[in-house]
Formats: sequence, C-alpha cells, structure tokens
Amino acid sequence: MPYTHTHRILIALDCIIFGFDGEGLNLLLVKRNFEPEFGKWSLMGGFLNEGESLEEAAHRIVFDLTGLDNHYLEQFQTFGATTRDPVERTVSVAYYALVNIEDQDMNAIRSHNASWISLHKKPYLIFDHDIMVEEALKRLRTKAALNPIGFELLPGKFTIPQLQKLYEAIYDTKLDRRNFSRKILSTKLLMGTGEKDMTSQTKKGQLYSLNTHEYVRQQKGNFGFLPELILVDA
Amino acid sequence: MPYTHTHRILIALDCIIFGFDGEGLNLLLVKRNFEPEFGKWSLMGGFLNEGESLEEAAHRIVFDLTGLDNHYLEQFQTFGATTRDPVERTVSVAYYALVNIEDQDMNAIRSHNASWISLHKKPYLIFDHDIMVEEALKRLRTKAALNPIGFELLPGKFTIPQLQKLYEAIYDTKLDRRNFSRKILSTKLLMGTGEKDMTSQTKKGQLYSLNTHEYVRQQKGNFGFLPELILVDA
DNA sequence: GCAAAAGTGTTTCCGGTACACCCATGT
DNA sequence: ACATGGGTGTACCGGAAACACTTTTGC
Repeated sequence: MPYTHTHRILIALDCIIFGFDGEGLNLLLVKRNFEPEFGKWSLMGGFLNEGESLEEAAHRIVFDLTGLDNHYLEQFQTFGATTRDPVERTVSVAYYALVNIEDQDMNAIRSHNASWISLHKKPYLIFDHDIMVEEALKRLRTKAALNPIGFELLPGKFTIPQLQKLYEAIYDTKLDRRNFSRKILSTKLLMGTGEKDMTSQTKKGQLYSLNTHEYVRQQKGNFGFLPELILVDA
Repeated sequence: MPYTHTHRILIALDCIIFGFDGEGLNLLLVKRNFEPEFGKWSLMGGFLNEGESLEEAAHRIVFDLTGLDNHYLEQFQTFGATTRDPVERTVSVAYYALVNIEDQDMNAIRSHNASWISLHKKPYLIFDHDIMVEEALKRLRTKAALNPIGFELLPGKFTIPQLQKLYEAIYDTKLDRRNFSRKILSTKLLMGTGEKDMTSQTKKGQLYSLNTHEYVRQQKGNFGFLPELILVDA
C-alpha cells in the first residue's frame, strides 16, 4: 500500500561536465534544439526513470553525451525552488562530472548539439543552471584541495607542469612551479613512466602516470592533498 | 503543457538535528508510533508539499519538532536508491540542523515521541538513516572547520571552555586549552559581556557573546575558522 | 592550604613561500 | 649561443603545537 501523500513530481538530473583543454576549465553545454527554451544554452539533463537510482541516472546522462563510462561523478546539491522550471514543477538533483576531454565520443556530442565552452566565456544558461555551475565549481574547489581528483581531467600520462596548469585553472590563481612539483612528488601518487612529453617545443618534460593503488587509497580519507588551496577565494 | 515523462514520485525530507548538551553531540530522534517500522527509531522526516520549496519543507519539519524558528539548516545530500523505502519509491533530500538544546519546545518534542540521544549511543535507524547521519556528521565537520557555525549549538552567552568542549565533541578529539583560546579570540568573533559563568563550581569563566556583524560576514567566504581541524580523521 | 578550572606567556617546530641556480632541448 | 621551460636546493617566515606559570574560586 503506497503512502497517502499525493504530491508526486518529476525528478530531473542536471550534470555539470568539466573538461580541461590544457589551458582552462571547460564546460560541456547543450544548445537546445527542443522545447522549452529552444535555441538557448543549458546543462545536459534528463529525468529519473523507474527502477533507476540517482547515481545511475546521472551516469547515464553523462555517458549519453560523451560516450565515456569511467568518469568521476559527484552529487553536490538538489534544487527545489517551486518556480525553477516553468513547464512543470520539478526537483533537480545536480551532479558534476570530470572527464578527460581527449577521449570523448565526438559523434555523441554532435548528435546532442553540445559544445565545449570555456568557463570564462560561459553564456547565460536557462532556469537555475547558472547557479548550478557556480555551486559545482565551489564544490570542485573544496574537493580537489582535500582529495586528489584533478587527475580525472587529464590523460593517463601527463607532465607535472600540465597538472599545475590544471590546478591554476581550477583555483584561478598562480602557483610556484618549483614548490608545486615538490609537493606533488611528495604525495607518492605519481610514477615516472620514463617517457618524455614530445609535444613540447623545448625541454621535454617527464611523463607521469598515477600510482593507482595510492590513488584509490587517498580518495577515501581527508589526507589534505593541497590544503592551502582550500582558502583561496576567487 | 506538462512534460511527457511520466515517472513522478514522492519527495521525502529527512532532518538530522544536532544538539549539544555541554559534553557531547546529541541527535533528536523519533521513536515511531506509526507505520511503517512501528516501534523503531528514525530521523524526523516528511514529504514535500505542493507550492513548497525544499528549504521551506525542511524548515517546517524542524520547526514542527522543536518549536525553533531560527536554527541553522543546510542541505547536504539526496538519497535515491530504488529500494531505500520499502513502502513506495521515494527520493529523500537530507538536511542537517543545528539547534540550541536549551530553548526548544518540550511539548512539541514529546508529542512527536522524540528524544535527544547521544551520538555515541545512537540506536539502529530505519531505511538508510544510519548512512544519512554518518554523512551529515562528515559535512558538519568540514563546514565547521571553514566557517564559524558551531555557535548555533550554544546558548547566546557561553565561555570559551564551553566552546572548546563543543569542538572537541564535533571532531572527537582533544584540543589544547591555551592555543584554542588564543585562536578563537584572534577571530574577533567574540565580545566579552563582563558577566561570569555562575554554573561553574570553581573559577568562573568569562561569558562571551557573538559579534553578530563579524559573524554574518565570516559565514560568506572561506576564511578558515579552524582549518587544521579539517584534516582530523575520526 | 589544596584541588580544579580559567587565563597569559614563551619556545619549538614544520609547512608554505620565495627565490637562486642548474639542466635539457630547439632554433 | 641563447631562449624557453623543466627540475633541484636553500633560506625565511608565520601559524600550530607543546609546555610552564599564574589566577580565581570552592572546599
């Protein structure tokens, strides 16, 4: 016997999909070729299906758009203002995802009319999506200072300066090259591959890959990855 | 015209209500005298009503139980496993609240069959409520390290040692009396009232009250209230 | 006087920061 | 040779931690 309460409503999911192009943070946004708000930009979203958990639904939405199956995904806030969707009342559970911008499925992206857009050039988004992006970024900043999740935005092999560029983008700040390198290496999270970064024009930096054992371990507790960054106000 | 998607479901809200009795953290829990799970303990919860935002609904639930109108309230996670409620599928948006245990409405509490229970003696709770409590505590710990919200659990006037006991309870750790005092006073958040704490048996400590101007200001950004605590693992 | 709890001062230590210097590669 | 960018060493500084000492009150 179901509950007697009757106010049953749609559950939406909206995904803030972050990517890193080597210079700055990017968002995967959809130019809507459907109603409502035809022609405007929005986050990628969808509705919760029967027999599907929130986590599964968010995963499905990101997978549909990017073709990527192993992205980092974290729920961060649920939006429930009564007027947030003009069509019909919905409550939206928002997730942010970190994907490696290099191994996405361009066909999936094109078929959804989506594009990567620099965070600094973000257009106005429909509904409460602008606020969602802002909150997602806040959460990403806190999370990335305490846990080593930034790697999710990079290819499997990368140089330390590339990693630094990423953190500078996330916190919109400048970091000292030498201190950053030392700090990262002291975490024991990186393993040298012996290979060199051949894309560089000058000195070819060493390519590192993750020590996956340590990586998984340090996801769990708060080890303080770069705790000083938590106090960066931007 | 509404959306064509049809899976409309109930939105529940569950509230983790924290109180501080001078020694440890307490939870306000309900011994259910209604179905389902009659006789078992659970969090205080309810359903989202038409024309009501999530925030409003959570506020209503805490107010019904405590009679308190000005408590601290923060949404922290939404739970959506398909089997989390055996009666009917629901998605639950969870909030934690900080209340001053002294000025609650005992009648409201009794009429809901609720009790304050020490966090250390928490019974098993129904559904996924045990996980909710665990996650709420994690969030409270992170939040209280970065923003001065602990005061919400104390009376309007309190001594620095009382405040210290509170933080020791939140982080389940011991702090140095002298360093704590200096740190707190350096924030300029406290104003001496000139009064003494007459409940103490020995030396009567000075009673402080909040500098509300500074307090509101420091809620906004990340000033790092006691940032070293963010790395306490418990 | 003595015990218990509040309040003040000082020293040490460590992590973050700043900066000087060396190395590797392409032109 | 020189410009560009990766990599290592060292000195300093500020905040956290550790600790000694004094003050207030009840018994």
